[in-house]
Amino acid sequence: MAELDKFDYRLLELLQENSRMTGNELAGKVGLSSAACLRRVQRLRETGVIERDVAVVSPKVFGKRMTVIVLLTMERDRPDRYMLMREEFAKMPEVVQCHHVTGAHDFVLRIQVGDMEEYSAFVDRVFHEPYIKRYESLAVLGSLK
Amino acid sequence: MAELDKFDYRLLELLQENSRMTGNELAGKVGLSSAACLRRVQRLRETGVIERDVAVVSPKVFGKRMTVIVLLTMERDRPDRYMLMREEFAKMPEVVQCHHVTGAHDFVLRIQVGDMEEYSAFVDRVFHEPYIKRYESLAVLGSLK
DNA sequence: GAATTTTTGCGAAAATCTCGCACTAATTTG
DNA sequence: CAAATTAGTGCGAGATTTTCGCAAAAATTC
Repeated sequence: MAELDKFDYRLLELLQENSRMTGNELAGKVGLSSAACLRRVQRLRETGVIERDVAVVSPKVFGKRMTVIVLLTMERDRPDRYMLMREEFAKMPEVVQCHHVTGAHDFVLRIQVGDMEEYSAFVDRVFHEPYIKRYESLAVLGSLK
Repeated sequence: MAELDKFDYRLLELLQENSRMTGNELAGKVGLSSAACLRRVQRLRETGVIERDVAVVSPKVFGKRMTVIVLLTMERDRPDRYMLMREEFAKMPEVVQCHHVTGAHDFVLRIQVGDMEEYSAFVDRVFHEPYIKRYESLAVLGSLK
């Protein structure tokens, strides 16, 4: 993809906020015609600048009421496990996000489950492995954004 | 909102993956007519089950290359600060996510910045406050999802 | 099991997006 | 620095998609 100009950045800003804006709405805020906006957005999608569009579903209503952040530390002698772990995590529906980080911990996970019981089962199933040294669970009381 | 049935759940599943699916595409996967699907989706939006639709922009191309997770601990004697902090965080573009958690820390933040310099400036500006006791920065090496 | 309410599919109308075209602005080339 | 090329624009027609009214079917209530 070539360079992004100020129009592209403005469009990205707007679409990150609300991807259902129409061409006319975009035009009004960006200062280009509807067609020009949509053409640019189309290009942003084709070139991968916009990776995808997703609906943000309220976890409350959806039934996944509980969010837990987990700080995961692995045994130092098993770096080969990292890639495997990541692939495993990617498959688990409870794992909404997974960051591989520097510092005292190795992974930061965001977990969505229905309740404590479900979380407990998840922990038993996933974290009680020999190559996992330690995990710290932080229950989320409330979130922004 | 009343109860969600299996059709609603299927629609949510699909739209969480790709919110740009047309009525016909949804119909094919869900087993209802295009109109019925779109009506249901419309209702899911109106009732807040679908909170919003967003474009996922590649952080690389967008120029925000660096993600940092911050574990924030506040002074125990300033619980009044919590709400204020949350509101402040909500306004900061660098703060992509903010969770208020239990445990040794109070907040887990996800920060998106261009580079270390920008992050450093952010830290200076935001975290050097008397009511912030401690912060731990975890640079993200890689992420899934 | 009849009455009521909700949801469906169909299809027309409205809204939105896509694309060709002629034109303008910006960039490259000689 | 002007000519030539390229990239991007607005307009508007055509295609696609969504919205909505309606009658029928399904589900719920009494």
